[in-house]
Amino acid sequence: MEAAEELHYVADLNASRLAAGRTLSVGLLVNNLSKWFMAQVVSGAEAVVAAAGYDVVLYQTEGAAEPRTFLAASAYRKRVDGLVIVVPSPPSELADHLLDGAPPAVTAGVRWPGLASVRVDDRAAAATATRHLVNLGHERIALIGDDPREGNPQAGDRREGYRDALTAAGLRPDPGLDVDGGFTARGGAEAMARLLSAGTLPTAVFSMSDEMALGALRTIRLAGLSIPGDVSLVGFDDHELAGCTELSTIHQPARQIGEVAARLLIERLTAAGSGHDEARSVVLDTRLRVRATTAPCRAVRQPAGAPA
Amino acid sequence: MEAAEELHYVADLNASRLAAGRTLSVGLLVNNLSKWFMAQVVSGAEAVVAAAGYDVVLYQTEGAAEPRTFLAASAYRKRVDGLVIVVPSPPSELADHLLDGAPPAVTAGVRWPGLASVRVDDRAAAATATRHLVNLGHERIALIGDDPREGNPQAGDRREGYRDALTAAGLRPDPGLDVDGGFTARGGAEAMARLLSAGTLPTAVFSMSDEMALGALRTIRLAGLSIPGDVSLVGFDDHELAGCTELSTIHQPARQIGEVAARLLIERLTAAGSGHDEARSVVLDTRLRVRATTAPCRAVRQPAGAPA
DNA sequence: CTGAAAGCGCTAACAG
DNA sequence: CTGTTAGCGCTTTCAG
Repeated sequence: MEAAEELHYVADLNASRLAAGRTLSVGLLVNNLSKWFMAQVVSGAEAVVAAAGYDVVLYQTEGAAEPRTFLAASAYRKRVDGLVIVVPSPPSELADHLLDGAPPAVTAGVRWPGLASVRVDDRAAAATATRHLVNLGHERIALIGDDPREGNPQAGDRREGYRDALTAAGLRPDPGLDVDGGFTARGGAEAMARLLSAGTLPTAVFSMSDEMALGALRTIRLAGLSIPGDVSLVGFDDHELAGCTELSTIHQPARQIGEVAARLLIERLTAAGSGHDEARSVVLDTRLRVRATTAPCRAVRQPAGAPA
Repeated sequence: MEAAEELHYVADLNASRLAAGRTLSVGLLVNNLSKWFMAQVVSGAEAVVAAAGYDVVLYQTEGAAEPRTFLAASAYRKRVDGLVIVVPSPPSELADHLLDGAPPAVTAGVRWPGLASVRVDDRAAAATATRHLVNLGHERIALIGDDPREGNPQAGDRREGYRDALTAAGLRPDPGLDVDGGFTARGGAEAMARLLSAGTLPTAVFSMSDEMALGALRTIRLAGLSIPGDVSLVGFDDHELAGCTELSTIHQPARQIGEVAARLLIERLTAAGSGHDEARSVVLDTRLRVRATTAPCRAVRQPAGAPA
C-alpha cells in the first residue's frame, strides 16, 4: 500500500471495467452545446455525475436524425452504464432501441416516450407567457418557434400552450404569425424580419427561447420600431443575458434540470437490483418574469376617445 | 459476420481498450460549461474528436485549485489518450504532473507552460479594444476583469494589453478603475456598480468578456446613464447575443479554437511514433467589431468653444 | 477472514 | 495471408 502510494499507482480503469462489467460512466447525449439551455443542463448533470464518482462521456448529436442513428448504433451500450438525454426527438421508433437491454436513460428538459424525464410544463408555461400578452390587450400575437415538421415535442408543447391562451381569450391563432426561428439568435432575427415584411404587424411576440427573442429584438429595433412601445416581446428560458437586456421571459431552472436528471439516473444505477426500478418523472416549476419588453397594447392603451 | 449483424453484436470497448492499451478517447478539461466561451470551445472540440472516432470524456473543474488536483490525481491518465484543456491556470507546479509520462495535451483558448496551445493574442486584442476607446478621446477608461491574484494568464494578458494602450497614449492606468467582474454577467454588473459609486466616473469601460460587459451595461442603464452617451463600453468575445445588443466588442473564434485544438491533439495521437511530435501552437485572429456602445468622449466631442 | 486462480472479451503476435 | 494462443490488469469466486 505504501509502495503503491509512492509509485503513484492508479488502477487501470479499463481492466476494472472489463472485469466488473460496469463502466462507471454515464453518457450525456446532447443536441448542441452552443445552445444555452443545453450547456446549462450538461453543466448541472456533469457536476452531479462526477460527484457520484462516474465519468461523463459526451455525445453531441446535431440534427434531427442523429439521435436515432446514435441509439441504433448501440455502440454506446457497452461504454456507459446509463444515459442522460438532452436531445429533443420525435416520438417514434425509439422505444425499440431503448427498451431491449439498453442501459437506463433519463431525459432532461425533453420528453421521450417511455423514459423518465425531468422537465418543466412547457405547455402551461407557454400559455402563461401568452396570457401575459393577452392580458396587456394584445390581439395580434406572433409566435417564434421551430418548424413543426421537425417534430420537436417541446416546441410542440409550447405551441399548444400559446394556442391554448389565445383560444381561451377568444382569439384565433393565425398561421401567418407562426414562424420558424430555429432556436438560434440569428434564426430569431430572421423570423422577425419575415414577420415585419409580411403585412399586418403583430403587436406582440412570444418567442420559444430567449436567444431567438434577442435576435428578434435586434430586428425590431433595426426596423426603427420601439420595444415595448410598438411591439411587446416575451421569451422563454431566463437566460442570464436576457436579464441584462430587461427581456420579459419565462424562467426555467435549466441547470437544476440537469442536476435532478443526473441524480435520478445515478439513483437508478446504484439501486440496481434493489427493487424499485420505476421510471420516476419530475416536473420543475417555471415563473413568468415581467421585465421591460412587455407593455399594454397601444390600441388598448388609448381606447377612451378613439372611435373604436 | 452475418450472424454478428443479426445479433446486433457490438464489440466491448473496454475489453478492446484493455487489450490494445489505448482508450480511443480524449478528455476535455473545462472550467465551467455555463460560460459561453467554454461551451463554444467544447462544442467545437467535441465535433472534431467524435469525427475522428474518439470518445469524449468531460471533466468540469470549477475553481482555481481543482485543475491541479485533477492532474495530480492522475486517474485520468489511464482513461484517456490525450487531453484538451480549456481551464485557465496559474503557471506553476503543473509541468511536473503533465510532463512525466502523461498523455499529450493541447490547451484551447488558454496558455499553459510547456503545452501546445490554440488561442488568440489576448494582449494585442485587449490593446486594440482599449485603443479604440482612446481614439474616441476617452481618458478615464475602466477595466472590468478578474482578480489578478487568481493568476489567470489570459486575464493577465488582457490587462497588459489594456495598459499597453493606455501607456502608449500617455495615460496612466488607474488601479481604482481596475475592478473584478469574475467573468460572469452578475459579476460584471456588480463591478460596474462599484465603479459608479466610487467617485469620478469613467467615461469608457473595457470588459474582458461580453458577459461581464452586458452585466455592466445593465447597471449603467439602471443608473440612468446612457450608452454610449455617458459611458462607452467594449467587450471581448463577440458572443452571439452581444451582437443582438449592439455591443462593440473584440471578436474571437471560440468554436474554431476548440476545433483546431482537437485537430492538433488527434494528429499527435495518430502520428504516435511517426516522428514529428513537436508541440505546435496556433494563434488565431481577432477583430474589433465596432457597434453601438462606443462613441466619442463628450469632453472631446465639444472642444471648439469650450474653455479647454 | 485471507490468499490463490479463473476468467472478463478483446488485440497482437505468433505459427501454420 | 489466415487461424490460433497468450496475455492486457483487474474482479470475483472459491478453496485454505
